[in-house]
Amino acid sequence: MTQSKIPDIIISRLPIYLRALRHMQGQGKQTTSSQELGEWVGVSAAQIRKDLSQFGEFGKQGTGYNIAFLIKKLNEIMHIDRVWDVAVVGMGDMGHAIARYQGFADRGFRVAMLFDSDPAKIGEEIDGFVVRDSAQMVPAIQQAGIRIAMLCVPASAAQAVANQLVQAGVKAILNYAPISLTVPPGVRVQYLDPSIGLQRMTYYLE
Amino acid sequence: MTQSKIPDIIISRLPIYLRALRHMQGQGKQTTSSQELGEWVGVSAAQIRKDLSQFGEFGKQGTGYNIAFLIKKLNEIMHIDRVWDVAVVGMGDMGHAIARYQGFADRGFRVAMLFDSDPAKIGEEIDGFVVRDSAQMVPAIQQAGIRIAMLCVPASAAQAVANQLVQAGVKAILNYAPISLTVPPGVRVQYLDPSIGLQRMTYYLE
DNA sequence: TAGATTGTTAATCGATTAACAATC
DNA sequence: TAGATTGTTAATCGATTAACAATC
Repeated sequence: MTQSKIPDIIISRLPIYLRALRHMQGQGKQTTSSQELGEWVGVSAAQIRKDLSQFGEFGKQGTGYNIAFLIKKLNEIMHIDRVWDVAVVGMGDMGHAIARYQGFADRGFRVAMLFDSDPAKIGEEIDGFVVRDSAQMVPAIQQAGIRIAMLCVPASAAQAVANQLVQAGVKAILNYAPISLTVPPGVRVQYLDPSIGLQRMTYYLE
Repeated sequence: MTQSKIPDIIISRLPIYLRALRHMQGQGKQTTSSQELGEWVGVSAAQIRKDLSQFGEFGKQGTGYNIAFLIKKLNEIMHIDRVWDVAVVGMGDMGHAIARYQGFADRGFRVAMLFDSDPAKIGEEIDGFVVRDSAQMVPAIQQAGIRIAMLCVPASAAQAVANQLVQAGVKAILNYAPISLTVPPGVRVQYLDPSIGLQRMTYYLE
């Protein structure tokens, strides 16, 4: 066995490291250390080194990490050394904002299909893409081989749509709907419910 | 010492439990068990019981938890047995969507102020609120006593705006900008960068 | 009552940190 | 070289799970 299972919690930190590294690169820096990177992202230097060491030896004693090289390696590790097509379902305000979001382009993703079930929205053009009828969603996603979807429908519809996405072959769902989804093994969900984010902080406010 | 420090990781799960309980309540259920709730949210029954036991004894042997009662208790624990005013900064597509989002109303939050620095947006009315000039943000938030903000500005402006928010007395920031923020102790940040969410899943896709 | 389920304890498991030899 | 910083090991710390007496 050449590679034992990497803990999920380590995987979940890698995108944060990558984001920080690209920020540093944007500032013209060539090199960083586990110390500096850790301070930037709020993680101990030891943890940075431990996390990265799961995948190889990317640094040099005495000098630290070459930023461009580490970015390249992290892109490969996280499988974003390519462009993933993403389908967006639900063209309400949030779906709209996501469809027009400019931040995906240089981070490994491309919004490739938009869906809604509302006849008033079907056919609408958003950022060069025409909103398609959800009724054609499953075959369309299947045929395009899309594996990632962003779910922006109301909570009441979210589980049913998620089921369809799974049926269409989607393996990763970014869920904006305020509801826990049940999906089969092998399908991943990340949650972005803004109320949950807020409620995680109010405990600490008097 | 009557109450030792509750781990952050437990606090972070409570909103998920609450959301599931409200879902069950909406389905007309009166009672649930740690088993059932755990299955719904993807957490072990033992963990549900352990988490809740940090705050009191809310269940009954043999019958489980009264849903309405547990919801009430969780609301109190999480300090959302009130309505928190929230300021939204940055009225791009995302800020717009957030300002118009209907999901905060019954979850303890109210969007109370909107800000942007773009003259083209200042004065615009969104959902009954007029977009104010960011230049007046610090005194306005201070005077209103707002403690929670949602940050929807571009990454390049996010840290500077966060500094202003801190200066204005904000203690909790929900950050949509794709950048790690540095804030003083006592200020909390939750991150909702969609690319991070997607990148946390691509590792598992071949 | 009998069955179900809690709250809690102890055991296990996993993640983080501290420390340091290796080495650039 | 001397100073800095890595990758890794062992120790510590914390979180999760299993099990069960208590009891509704």
